[in-house]
Amino acid sequence: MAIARRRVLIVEDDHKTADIVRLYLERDGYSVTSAYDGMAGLEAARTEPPDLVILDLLLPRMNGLDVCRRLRNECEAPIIMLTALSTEQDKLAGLELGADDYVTKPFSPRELCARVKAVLRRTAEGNDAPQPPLTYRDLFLDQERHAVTVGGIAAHLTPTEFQILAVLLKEPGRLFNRGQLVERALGYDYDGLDRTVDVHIRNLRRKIEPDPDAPTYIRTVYGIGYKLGP
Amino acid sequence: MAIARRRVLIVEDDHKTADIVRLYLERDGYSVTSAYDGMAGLEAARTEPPDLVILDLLLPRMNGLDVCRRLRNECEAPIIMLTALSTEQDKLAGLELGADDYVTKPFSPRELCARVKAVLRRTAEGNDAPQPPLTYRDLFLDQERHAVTVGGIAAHLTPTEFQILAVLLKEPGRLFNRGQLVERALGYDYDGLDRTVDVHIRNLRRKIEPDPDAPTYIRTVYGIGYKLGP
DNA sequence: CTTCGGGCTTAACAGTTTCTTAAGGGTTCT
DNA sequence: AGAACCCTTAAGAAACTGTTAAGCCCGAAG
Repeated sequence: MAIARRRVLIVEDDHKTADIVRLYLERDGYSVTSAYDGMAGLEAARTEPPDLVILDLLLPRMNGLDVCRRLRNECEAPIIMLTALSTEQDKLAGLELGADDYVTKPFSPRELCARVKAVLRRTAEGNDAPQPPLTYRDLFLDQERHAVTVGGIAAHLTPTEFQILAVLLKEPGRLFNRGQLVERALGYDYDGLDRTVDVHIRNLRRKIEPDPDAPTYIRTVYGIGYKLGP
Repeated sequence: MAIARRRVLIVEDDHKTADIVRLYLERDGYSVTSAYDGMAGLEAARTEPPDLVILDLLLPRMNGLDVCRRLRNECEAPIIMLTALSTEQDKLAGLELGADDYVTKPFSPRELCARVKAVLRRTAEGNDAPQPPLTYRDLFLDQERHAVTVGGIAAHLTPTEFQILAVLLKEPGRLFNRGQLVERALGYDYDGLDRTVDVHIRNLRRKIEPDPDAPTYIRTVYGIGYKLGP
């Protein structure tokens, strides 16, 4: 699994429209949540922070612009406005509130998908801060180069192993239970067993521990999970 | 030593739009000056030479195209045209006068920021001292001549192959996923499949790898993307 | 105007790597 | 000792890449 699927939240009172959009987005590999009024939209954004929000302007129970404003305060996700209104006024109002793009109805689902993709790419590119390599004792992990060495010797890790090690390495000594590891390394929408982590840990140990039977880097904490170091 | 902040000049008669743009650009770390008509724009460009100009086409006191023409004569700064007009005609007129990019209203501020960034990146490369050729081991790539040699032997690359290789060569060892490669080599508004990169990589390997079946220059990182060298 | 050719994109398939699952055996805790 | 938990293994499932070839677009040539 390369990268966790992006989560898109649709806030749109017309179920039919919402369903069509969902269909297209899911076909493009996104994980989609729908909300059918403004309040529900905010609610959903809180419980499951999305990577992007598609927001209808005309909503029951709370105006789209208000939702937009509050979303802006509460989460980082970019917003694509969706509406039948199409005057310059409305567009400006939306953009001013921080919408990242604006699509007027009727729209083509494919166009919307294209915009979703474009917006996500733009915002992803924004945070290209150089990530410093992580180290712990003899362990060295460079996220930018996707390279791991143990005492100077390169180790070939699979994507999942790499992710898990990175998570542990970011907070040496911190204890993670399996759920936390799964969520951070495999993505929030992973739907497998926690126990899978065990296998990855084992494979990791085989690759980075001098003696996999007496691990010194990745410790097991009985009944809880794993941590790096003492 | 911190690099001086880039200076952006906005020439736009609608204060509201200008303010929004300023907001976003400043958040991205630019130093922003606003001018609200053509004359003022030229004035500002003279007193405080900007690194980039965002120029509305419809302006009081002097047409945007005229401003563009005169700016071109007086300073080096690249220009991004901003306008409600969107016919192919207008676009061509703008680009012919030396605009470096063209955004039609209504536009998303984030998109504009992305374009600003892209244009600055492009021109920073073009304007500065003659760009040193890129090399890695036996690879030699001259961006000005658009020439590539491997161990002294010329390789005939297509434009896309050339771009991809250049991107990789600028940061040897750094891992790029397909999206990043697409964005840097084909442009951020590309709307095709990421997997197209695979084909280009394959063609590249066929041209520059001694043994394309055991690549030594362009490495595949399973589940993520590609990188140059170890 | 038509044809030709290069280059880009897409789709499909095969081959490979990686992930997940389940089960048995070992270990730790109470 | 009993119960809960962890490790190991191996096989099937899933995901990913390499490769090929066909179609499309565009500009150049006839």
